[in-house]
Amino acid sequence: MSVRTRFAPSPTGYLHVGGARTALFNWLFARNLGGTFILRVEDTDEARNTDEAKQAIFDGMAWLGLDWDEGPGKGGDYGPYFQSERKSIYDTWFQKLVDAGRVYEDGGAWRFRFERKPVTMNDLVCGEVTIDYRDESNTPDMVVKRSDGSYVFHFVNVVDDLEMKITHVIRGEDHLMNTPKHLQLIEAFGGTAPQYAHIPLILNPDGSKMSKRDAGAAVGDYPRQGFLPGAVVNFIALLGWSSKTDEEIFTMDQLVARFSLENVNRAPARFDFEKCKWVNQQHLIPMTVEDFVAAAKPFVEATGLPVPENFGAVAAAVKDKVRLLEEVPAAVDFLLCDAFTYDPETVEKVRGNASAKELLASLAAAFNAIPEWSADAAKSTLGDVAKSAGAKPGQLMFPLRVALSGRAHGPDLGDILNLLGKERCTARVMKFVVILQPCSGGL
RNA sequence: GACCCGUUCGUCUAUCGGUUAGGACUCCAGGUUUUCAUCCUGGCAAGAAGGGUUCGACUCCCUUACGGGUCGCCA
Repeated sequence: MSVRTRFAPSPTGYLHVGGARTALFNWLFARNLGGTFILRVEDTDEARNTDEAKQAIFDGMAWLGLDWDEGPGKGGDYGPYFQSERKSIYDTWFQKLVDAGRVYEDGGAWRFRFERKPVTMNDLVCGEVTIDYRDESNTPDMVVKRSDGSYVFHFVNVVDDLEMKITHVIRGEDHLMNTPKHLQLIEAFGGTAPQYAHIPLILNPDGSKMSKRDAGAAVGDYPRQGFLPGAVVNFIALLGWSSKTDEEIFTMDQLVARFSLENVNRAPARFDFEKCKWVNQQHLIPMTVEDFVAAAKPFVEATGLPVPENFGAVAAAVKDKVRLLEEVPAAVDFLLCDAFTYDPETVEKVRGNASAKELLASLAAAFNAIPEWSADAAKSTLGDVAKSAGAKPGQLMFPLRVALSGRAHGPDLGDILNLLGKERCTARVMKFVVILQPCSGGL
């Protein structure tokens, strides 16, 4: 029997990382076993559903690379895949409950009568869990059909899982206590229950529940910050799942090959944004220069910085130095225009070097005299200037970096020299000599 | 409050009775790089607490504490 999993979001807000990870685990599980992954939109709450939210789910799934085999836009043998279009199916199943005498009217709504007995589930992650339904105070009979004739989540969710022949339900731990309700319904229908796997929730760094407003919660924010989809998938997979090895950077294909529910743990995980960024960098590094440049370009354009002919070379110079694509503009701005700022602390550091100003002054003159500019020529000139002053070349390289870029960190000095060219380098060194004047006050 | 799940470095985690409790992020130090970063090496840092069971417990059991979840005509 082939595996069938589903992701069943309700379009009432933006797709958040918790939901994305639920979708991911269902997707990985199905792909790992050659099964079928289904997307079903649970849009029964008309008051809260929005088209934007629906689109956010589709967009988010597409961005993450989680394609579905059956569902909206795809079709399938068990449609429709929007619950709002399945009313007649639900009516049929509801009638079974009526015929079996398992529902009774209460204030216009219909309640499902639970069997008063202990219900045990065998969760693939949580193990054997028993809830005692003899305790009615804790488990009142649930409404399955509202007084307005619409059906509630528990009912439609169970009916659809049965109708769609779902074999494995992988969902957030917040549904663990709902499972006995679902099991009771399935039993009343005479159906076969799918296997359940309840995965731990994702928490904020401070341990509180992550909700839509929290940093990092909305999947839609990730592209804008310059995360790669593969990196986000990789990181959220690590929240609650482990390969049981020392490796933690994986491509989609590797995750598919390694995923199993046995390696999902039960404790909730906190979201560590720092590590998420690091994972992103690990995915940025193996990119080709062409891909990186193409990915970085929109971020630079968005800031209004000029994007010259040699932008590819500029972006390539910072390829392995940024964690997010969003960092690229600030990392290359001094290569794209002359109006960049000098970091006061770094300038102060250079000022502390007594001979720096003099050496840079000589260097500016020497640069200007270079007949054929190249990074090598410039470096060799730098070596000569340093040597004639009795200094080591290394002592001049940091001041030169600051003169050219205004900061302590950045691309390789050779790249900077090449990218900037003779005129700009000379001019910037001269300007920086002036900035170094103790009384100039001009930063 | 009742019920359920959980608890290893600050964070993500490995360990399925016997380990100097391992790895990763972060941070710090040193090395490489004539510069920055990468990289390499090293360092800081953990079994919530108390009882059992056992020759031996992070691992099994109980209690307590703490955290999370659920108790809707929301999903």
